[in-house]
Amino acid sequence: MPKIVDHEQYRKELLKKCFDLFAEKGYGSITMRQIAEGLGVSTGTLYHYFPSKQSLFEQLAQEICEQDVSAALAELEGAQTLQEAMEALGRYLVNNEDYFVKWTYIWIDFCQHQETNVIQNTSIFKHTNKQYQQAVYDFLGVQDPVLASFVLSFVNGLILEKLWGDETVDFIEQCALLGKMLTAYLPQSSN
Amino acid sequence: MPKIVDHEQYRKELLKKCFDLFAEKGYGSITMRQIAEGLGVSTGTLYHYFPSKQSLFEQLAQEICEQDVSAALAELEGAQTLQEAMEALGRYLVNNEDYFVKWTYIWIDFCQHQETNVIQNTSIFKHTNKQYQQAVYDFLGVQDPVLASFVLSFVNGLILEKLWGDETVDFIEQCALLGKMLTAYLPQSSN
Amino acid sequence: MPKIVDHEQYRKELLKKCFDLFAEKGYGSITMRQIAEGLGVSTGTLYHYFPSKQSLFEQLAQEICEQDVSAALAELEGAQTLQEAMEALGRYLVNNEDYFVKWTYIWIDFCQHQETNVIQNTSIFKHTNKQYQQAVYDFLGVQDPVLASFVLSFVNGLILEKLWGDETVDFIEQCALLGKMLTAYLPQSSN
Amino acid sequence: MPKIVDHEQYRKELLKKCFDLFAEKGYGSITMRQIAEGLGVSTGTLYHYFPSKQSLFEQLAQEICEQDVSAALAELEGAQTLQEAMEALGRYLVNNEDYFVKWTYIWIDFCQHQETNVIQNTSIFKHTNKQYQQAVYDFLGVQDPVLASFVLSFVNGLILEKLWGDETVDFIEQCALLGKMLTAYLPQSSN
DNA sequence: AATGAATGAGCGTTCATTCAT
DNA sequence: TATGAATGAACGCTCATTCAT
Repeated sequence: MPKIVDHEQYRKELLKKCFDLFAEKGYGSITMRQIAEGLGVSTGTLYHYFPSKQSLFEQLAQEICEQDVSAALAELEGAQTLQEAMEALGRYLVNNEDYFVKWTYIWIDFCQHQETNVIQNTSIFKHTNKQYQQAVYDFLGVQDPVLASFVLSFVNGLILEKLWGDETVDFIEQCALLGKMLTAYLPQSSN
Repeated sequence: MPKIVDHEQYRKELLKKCFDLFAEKGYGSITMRQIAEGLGVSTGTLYHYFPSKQSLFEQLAQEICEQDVSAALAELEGAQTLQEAMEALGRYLVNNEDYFVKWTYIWIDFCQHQETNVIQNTSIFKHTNKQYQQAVYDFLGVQDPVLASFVLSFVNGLILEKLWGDETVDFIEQCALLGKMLTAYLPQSSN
Repeated sequence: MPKIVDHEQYRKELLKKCFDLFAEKGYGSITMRQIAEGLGVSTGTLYHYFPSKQSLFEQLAQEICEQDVSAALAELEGAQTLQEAMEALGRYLVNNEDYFVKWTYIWIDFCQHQETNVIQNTSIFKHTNKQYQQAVYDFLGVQDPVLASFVLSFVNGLILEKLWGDETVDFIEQCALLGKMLTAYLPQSSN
Repeated sequence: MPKIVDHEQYRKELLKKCFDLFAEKGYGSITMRQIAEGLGVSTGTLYHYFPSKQSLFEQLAQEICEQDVSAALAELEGAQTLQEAMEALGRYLVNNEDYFVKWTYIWIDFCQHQETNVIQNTSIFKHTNKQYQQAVYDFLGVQDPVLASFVLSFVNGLILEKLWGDETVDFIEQCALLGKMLTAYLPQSSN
């Protein structure tokens, strides 16, 4: 089945290149023509590999999410204390600020273009959400889902501030503060 | 004598009705025709009161922000301790969840439709941002801008989770947790 | 009939102010709202005095044409020779260049907005055309309609060049040349 | 392989058909929908070949001007005297009266729809203007720019008269008169 | 597999005109 | 007489998608 291998491989190549294209203009604003042009193919070819703009995005989201989670966990492991872990998280966010802001931007933009009540039903949405949550559980080493949600919300909120153009927010400072608060709240914890 | 219409008053009435219309579909997806239809007027009349879709939104944002801030501060005052304040915040968020989610949705959507570098320059954006920040300062009764940003990010992150359709996040639980963490972190504080 | 007098008088006042308004933007581009605003009245009032945009223009054209012709003849009379008359014409055109260019602009613009086959039937059009032609006859003191058409075409052509933004055309130079050519062609003539 | 269409060739075909469409209604009055309909394509297809209405016109103007100039010079060459040349010009104008009137009509209409101060800067305008002027120089065989402007203004004025619906102007008569005047004014000239 | 020409409903916006007051 | 709110068809233009080649 050499044909299929080529097809799949080419599809993934195209997918990777799509991230920056979406990031430049957002899901809603970039046109399929522009994506095709950016990929160096025709619109016909683009539709040969992806049945619709929405499907293209969902496949991209799947791909991104998988890479994201494993990369983050790899980079963040090794911290001995919660404080250290939070500081590592801060550095990680700062180092990849552009990436996270872009991705959050694209993701929100995609959501805007779905019917509100459809979001939850979209399998891609449920799926990636779970993956991110699981990653936070792993990172914290804590089973508490409330705490996990807390951290996830906090991180998303931080990125949202940046997305809104608030330059005064400092990821490192904020994560350090979170570390102190967590340490004060969970004195026994040593991650 | 023109038709008996108080231009300003009617404009504000239309503005109020616009909130739900924007909330239903988002800034980018709703059309001026749909807004006009929802208001029960013609597109011509809509443009008689508002020079453009963007201006309509900005006027709405201004109006909403002013109501928001004063309403929130009124409802949240009276807490004796940080923990109580956070519990009040949680209840306030729950009680107005729909409203906050909608408004955050609309607001983000509007931002997506601006040129990224234009957002910060837009006076409406700067203005409302400052108003919200000041409100958080007042609420916390703390001068620490890092702490204030922390709380603001956290709240925005919570709303964002809801916007994404995550039903597992519980505002009350989350705010209570924030209260405990703040109390642990600031043991001297009694707000 | 005091009412009618007031009405007529006010109508003429409005009419006069309209020239500059049309000249600023052209017949096709200026809106009735803008005209009303420029006149300091409401659109309703504007329509009270003029049944339509086209009618407003036609009344203006009538008014302008009458003023034009008498003013021009008054200013140009007194020349002893054809050469002198042409030099006077050149100075007259230069002195009123803005006015003629504007008026030609408005007039052409109005024609564009009529159905082509309607132009000739429009009484206003026929009427003003004849008035201008008669003025040229009077000015040249020559019965030759071919010569009269020649001069009229030439003058209109000059103004058209200016309208197109050709700064290299010099009315005085051109009229002097016309004078020399006419003198050479009609050696016996002394106007 | 795409559909069998030579993009450039088809574009030029569409362009040619556009002349009559513009001529029927003028630049400002014809709509892109009407042009598309007249061409037998959808608006989408029209925009596939031309990025905007203005660009469509400018491309048409370029094309027309080039054809015009070479055709005119070819037809007018061979006259032995100025008088003959002018008579040839008269016949040429008569033979193509419809065409010149239409083209002048379209061209003026286009100018009305540009900002006045933009006209001169528009490269298409400068370019075609120069081409027409050079053609007049060649035709007259005279270096005198004043004389050249004279003839150009006169011809434009003639066409303008026709555009205004003045049926009494006779191109042949007028050009013959111009020939006589030129001959009287430049007795030594034999073209 | 790959192309790009073609579609057409729909966008934000405009404006001459009408009419209730 | 005078007002200005109200209309709605029409404008230039866009873009996800289809399909003949």
